[in-house]
Amino acid sequence: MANMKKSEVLKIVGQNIKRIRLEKGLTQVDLVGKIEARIDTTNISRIEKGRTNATIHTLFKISQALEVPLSEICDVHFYKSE
Amino acid sequence: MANMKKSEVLKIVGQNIKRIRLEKGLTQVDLVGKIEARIDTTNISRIEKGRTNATIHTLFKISQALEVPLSEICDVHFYKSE
DNA sequence: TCTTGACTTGTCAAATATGGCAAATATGAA
DNA sequence: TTCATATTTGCCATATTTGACAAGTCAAGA
Repeated sequence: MANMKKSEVLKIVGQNIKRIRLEKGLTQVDLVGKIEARIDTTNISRIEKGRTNATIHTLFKISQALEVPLSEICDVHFYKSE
Repeated sequence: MANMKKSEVLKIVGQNIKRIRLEKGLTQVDLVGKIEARIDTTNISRIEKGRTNATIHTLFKISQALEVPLSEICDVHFYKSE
């Protein structure tokens, strides 16, 4: 997909996080409770909604709390130039 | 890996990018030339060296230019809590 | 209705990513 | 060495993420 908009990428990543979180039966509060570093539900919510362009380290912390590889959160399907 | 430091994650992501870029026979200048949005080698260098905690959208743009899935760039092996 | 829990949104300050340019530092070839 | 190319680094200004807290929304029950 040649021109995937920024907002689309962020939305897909956010949906991935939310989907995995729900599959694990976790609330946002549960999730932040599992993260060692400080993060609160404000940011989880913004990331899940695709309103924020999170840094890789923040996503990594989330992936650790969800016990999945970072690459699973970053599974954005359309990467080809055409 | 319980406590992977921020700097380690950034380094691995940066190494992934550099490795893929070299496999494709691209210089940093080639790479930025393939990116539609504005990016210059300053940032590529900083990201490849792990000196900057890039946002997911920046990494996505790089993955598009490299013609690999974002998840390949984000392949950080240690994700388990233990 | 009222309450509770889960999530969203607004605002703020501090930290930092980004883009841009210039200079410094490799690296390799002639 | 000299030259050219590639990469790294420093600095600056701007934009945005992040963390924090408060307030608002929403749904499900009692």
